[in-house]
Amino acid sequence: MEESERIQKQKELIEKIGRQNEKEGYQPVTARIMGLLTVMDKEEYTFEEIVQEMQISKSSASNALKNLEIRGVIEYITYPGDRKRYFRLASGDILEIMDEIEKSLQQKHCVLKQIIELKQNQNSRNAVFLKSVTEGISFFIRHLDKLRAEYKNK
Amino acid sequence: MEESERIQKQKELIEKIGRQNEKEGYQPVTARIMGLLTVMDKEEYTFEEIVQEMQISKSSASNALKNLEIRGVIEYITYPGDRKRYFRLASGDILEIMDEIEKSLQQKHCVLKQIIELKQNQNSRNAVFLKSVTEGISFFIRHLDKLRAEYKNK
DNA sequence: ATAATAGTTCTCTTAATTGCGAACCAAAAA
DNA sequence: TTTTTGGTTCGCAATTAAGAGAACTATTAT
Repeated sequence: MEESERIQKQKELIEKIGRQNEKEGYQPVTARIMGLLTVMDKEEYTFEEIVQEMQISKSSASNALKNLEIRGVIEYITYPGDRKRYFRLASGDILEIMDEIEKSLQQKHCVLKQIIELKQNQNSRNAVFLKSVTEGISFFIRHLDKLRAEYKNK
Repeated sequence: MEESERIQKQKELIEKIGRQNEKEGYQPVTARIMGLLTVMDKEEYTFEEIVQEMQISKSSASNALKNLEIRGVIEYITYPGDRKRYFRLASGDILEIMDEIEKSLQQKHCVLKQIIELKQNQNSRNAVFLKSVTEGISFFIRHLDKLRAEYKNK
């Protein structure tokens, strides 16, 4: 693949990742900055470079970067004798990501239990269905722990 | 628990589920209809009943219900000699839900592979990190199949 | 044939979100 | 002390999305 073609494809991926992340609740500019910091060969951008690269205002950049940092998606580092911040992707590991998944499952499990508890007829169609889903989630969570252990010593 | 208190708690749950589903990309009214059809003791609502119950316009109801049906969240049934549709929660089983999860993971996996492929330096910080995530996802998908089998004959 | 029922579609308004620009602030440099 | 650099914050403008209402359609009942 030619150099220029590769760069072109990277830019397209930024856009694609941008749209994907918008669906996960990030706003357009924020989602695309995530893409930038993920796909480009340059992996550390200063505030000003991001403003330039994305053609956005300083305020948009400021807000987007703050948001991404709070969410733990990116981080910044500084170099001695240089006041600028260098933003880059935060590299949390997979075990942390699994924790996130488990937490969100726990939450769903909890809500489902509440719904079932409030059902008048415990044998109604929905009650039965929701119970089976709840059970399935429990099963999954139990095995997630095992999976995690297995992955760790691999 | 008293009857009235139980009903009250159900209404609150609808609201809670509504907010939760909004985060998954559903719009307010749509998310709350999901809640209604999930938590209430009455588990089949006609179009008109939903309009009444939720205090929304017919157009909102129509669009929301269409959306939920397309996404496979709800379904409707009819009774002979009755032109009305009776909407209720669709009871897909847990194995289908697992399929959904797997599909979305496959998608993420695919995008990650594309990003890595386009990296100039395969040993850069991000390339290495993204490879580890990709590997983690692969690992997970492989074990999902096993899990599914295990769940099936349980 | 006409009227009523059960919903759909289209257009418009309102409300919410997004991002910009200008003013501002703190730290470092001149 | 003043200026420059590297951002942040605030208020506004533009865009986008959500939902309402009215007109419309298809099926059934009269």
